[in-house]
Amino acid sequence: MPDRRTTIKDVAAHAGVSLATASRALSGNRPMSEELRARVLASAQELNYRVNLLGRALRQQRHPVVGLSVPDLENPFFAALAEHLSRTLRGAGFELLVSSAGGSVEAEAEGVQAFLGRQVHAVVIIACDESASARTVQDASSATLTVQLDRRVDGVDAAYVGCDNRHGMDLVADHLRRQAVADSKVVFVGAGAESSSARERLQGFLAHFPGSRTMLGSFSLDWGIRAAEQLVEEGRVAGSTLVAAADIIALGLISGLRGQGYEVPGDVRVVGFDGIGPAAFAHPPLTTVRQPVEQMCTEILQLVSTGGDASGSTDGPGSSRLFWPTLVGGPSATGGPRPTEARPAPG
Amino acid sequence: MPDRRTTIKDVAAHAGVSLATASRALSGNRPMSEELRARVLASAQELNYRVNLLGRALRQQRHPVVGLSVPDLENPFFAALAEHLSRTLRGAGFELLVSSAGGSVEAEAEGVQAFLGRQVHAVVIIACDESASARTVQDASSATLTVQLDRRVDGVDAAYVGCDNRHGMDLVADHLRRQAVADSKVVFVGAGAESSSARERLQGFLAHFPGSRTMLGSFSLDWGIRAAEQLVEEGRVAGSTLVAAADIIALGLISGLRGQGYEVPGDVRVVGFDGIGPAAFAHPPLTTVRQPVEQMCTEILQLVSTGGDASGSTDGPGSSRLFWPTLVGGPSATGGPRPTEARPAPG
DNA sequence: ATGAAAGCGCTAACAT
DNA sequence: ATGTTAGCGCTTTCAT
Repeated sequence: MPDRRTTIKDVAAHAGVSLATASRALSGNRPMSEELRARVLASAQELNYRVNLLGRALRQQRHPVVGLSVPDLENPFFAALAEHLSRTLRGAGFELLVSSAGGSVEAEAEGVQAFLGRQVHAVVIIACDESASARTVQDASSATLTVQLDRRVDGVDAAYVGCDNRHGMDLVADHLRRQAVADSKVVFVGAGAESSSARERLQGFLAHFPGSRTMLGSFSLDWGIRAAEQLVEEGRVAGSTLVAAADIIALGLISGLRGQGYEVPGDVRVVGFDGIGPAAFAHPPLTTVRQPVEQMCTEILQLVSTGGDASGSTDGPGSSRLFWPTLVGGPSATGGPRPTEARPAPG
Repeated sequence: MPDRRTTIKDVAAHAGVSLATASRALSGNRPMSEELRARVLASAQELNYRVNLLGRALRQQRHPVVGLSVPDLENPFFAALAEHLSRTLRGAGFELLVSSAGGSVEAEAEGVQAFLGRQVHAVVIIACDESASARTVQDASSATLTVQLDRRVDGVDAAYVGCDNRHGMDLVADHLRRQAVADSKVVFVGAGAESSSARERLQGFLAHFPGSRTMLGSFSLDWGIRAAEQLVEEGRVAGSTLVAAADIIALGLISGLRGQGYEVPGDVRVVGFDGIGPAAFAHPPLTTVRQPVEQMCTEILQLVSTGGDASGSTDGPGSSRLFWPTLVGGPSATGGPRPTEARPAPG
C-alpha cells in the first residue's frame, strides 16, 4: 500500500509530456505519435499506474456501472440471476455491482441510495416487498434508468422484466392434467403476498385449481421442509401432488418428504418453479417451470444500453417485458413438442 | 430521470447560502446556526438532493466501500459468505460491493481492477485459482488493504482469514472413529487442487485415512451427483461413508444416491464441510464441519477498520487468521461436549 | 459562524 | 500533434 497512489500527473511527468498527452495515450482514442504513446504507456507500466475511475466518471458524467439489488443472495435463484446478469453486462462493457438487502427493506433502500449516489448508469432491482419497496424503486426511477426484475412493486412506472407467471401455472396445470392428477390431490405450497411473483403464481394456480389447498410461507428451503412436515402430520401426503411456487421451496419439500421416508416422485409428486440454480441438477430431474433467464438478462442489457428505448417498441419507461417460461424436467416436457420459443408474451 | 442531477450548488442557491455552508449543513459535522442548517436541509429535501459520492470520495480521498470478489455466486457457501459479510460491514458503516468472477480468472482480475480503480477502502477476495489468481491478489495487495478469504494463493503477503481445514478433518476423523467406521469403507469426494481449501481438506483427510479412495472434481452439486453415479457403478456404495470436501458436494452426493434408491444415512453415510447455506437445513441433518463464518466476518471487519493492525497483535499484513471449525448436525455433535469455542488456531 | 477559493484526478475544449 | 486550462461535485483550508 503506497502512501499516495500514482496519478496521471506522475505518469505525464515521468514520460516528459503534458497531462493531456498522457490522458490521450492511455485512453487511446485520439491520434498521436506512436513514439510518445509508447513512452507514456511504458511510464504507466513502470509506475504501476491505474486510472482513478472516480475522477474519470466525475469528469465524463457517466459511469458504465449497473447496480443490482437483490433481496437475499442466499436464495439461489437470485444468485443465479446475479451471475447471469453479470456475465451479460460484462460482455457489453458494463460492470455489475451487487448489493444484497438481506431481507431488510431498510438495507435495500440504503443499498439503492448508495448506487444512486455513486452515479450508476442504471439500477436493476428485485424488490424485497411489493409495497414497502415501492418508495425505493420510485426514488431510483426518478434518478436514473431503473429496471424491476422478477418482482414488480405497486404504482411505479419503472420498466419491468419478468416471466409470465400465470402462463407458467398454465403449463403446470396442463402437465398435471396429462398426468391425470385428481384436482383434490393438488396442494400449492407458495409464499406470502410480499412479492408480485408470489401473488401471480398463487393466482395462476387458483385459476386452474380453485378451492385447492394452499399453504403460504416464504421463498426458502426451510419453509418447504416445514410445509412437508405439516402435510405429513395431516396425513395428506401419499398420492398427492405438491406445486411449489419456487424450486427452493420444492427442494425443501423433497428433502423433508424423503427425510420422513416418502419416495419422490413415487409416493408424492413435486413440481417447482424457476428452473435455474441447484434445481437444474436435482436427481431425478425436478419437473419445473423454467424462467428464460438468458432472455431476461439480454432484455435488461437492451434497456440499459439504449436507455429504455429497446425492442424497437414505443413502450414507455414503465412498460412490462414479460417472457414465456417453459416446462422442463418432466416426462411431458421431454416427450411433448419443443417448448415454446420464449418471447415477449402478449398483454 | 431529470436532465441534470441537482448538486449542492443548486441547494446552496435555493437556500441562499454559500457552497461551504450548504456542505457543512448537509454533512453536519461543523457548528453552525440552527436556522441556516434548517433552511439548507429544507432546500435539499425540496430539490430532492442526493450527495454525489464520486465527488465526495475524490475530494476526501477515501471511500467507505469494500469490494468482495467471489469465484461464483452460485456456490451457496460463497453466497452465504457474501450475505454475512455484507451485514457485518454495513453495521460498521461500510458498504459491500460484490463482484462475481463466474469461475473465470480473467473476469476476476477485471472485477478486482475495477474495485481498485474505484478507490475502494479494501478488497476481500476469495480467489478462483490458487496459482492463476496470485497476480490479481498481488495487484490488489500492492494497491490497497487486501484480505484473502477462505482460499489463499501462493506467495503473496496479503492477510488471510479462513478456517483450520486440517482441524476440520480431525473432527471428521474423530467422528468416524466414534461411529466405528472401517477405514476401508471411507471415500473422500473432493475438489481439484485449484484452491488451498480443497488441497488442505484433502491433505487433512489423507493424514487420517492414508490410502483411502479419493475422488476429485469441483465444488458443485453436479460433481457430487456424478461422483455418486460413479460409486454406484463401482458397487462401492452400500455401507460406505463418503466424506465430501464441501456441503454442496455432499448435497449432490445425497441427491444422486437417493435418486438411485439408496437410503442416506441408512445405506450410506455422508459427511459435509462448511455448515452454512442450504446444508444447514438438510433433512435429516447433515453431519458437517461448520466454519465459524460470523467470526471470520468479524475478523475481516477488524482488519478493514484498523487497516490491518487488528487483534492487538503485531502480525504483519501477510499474517493468517485461522479459526476453528466445529462439527455439527451429527449424533456425536449433539451428544458430545459443547463444540470448542471457535478462536484463532495456534500456528 | 460564514464565505471565497483551492484542489482531489481526470478528460475535453480550446489554443498553438 | 501537443500543450494549456477549465471544470465535473464535493470538502476543507483559509480568510473574514
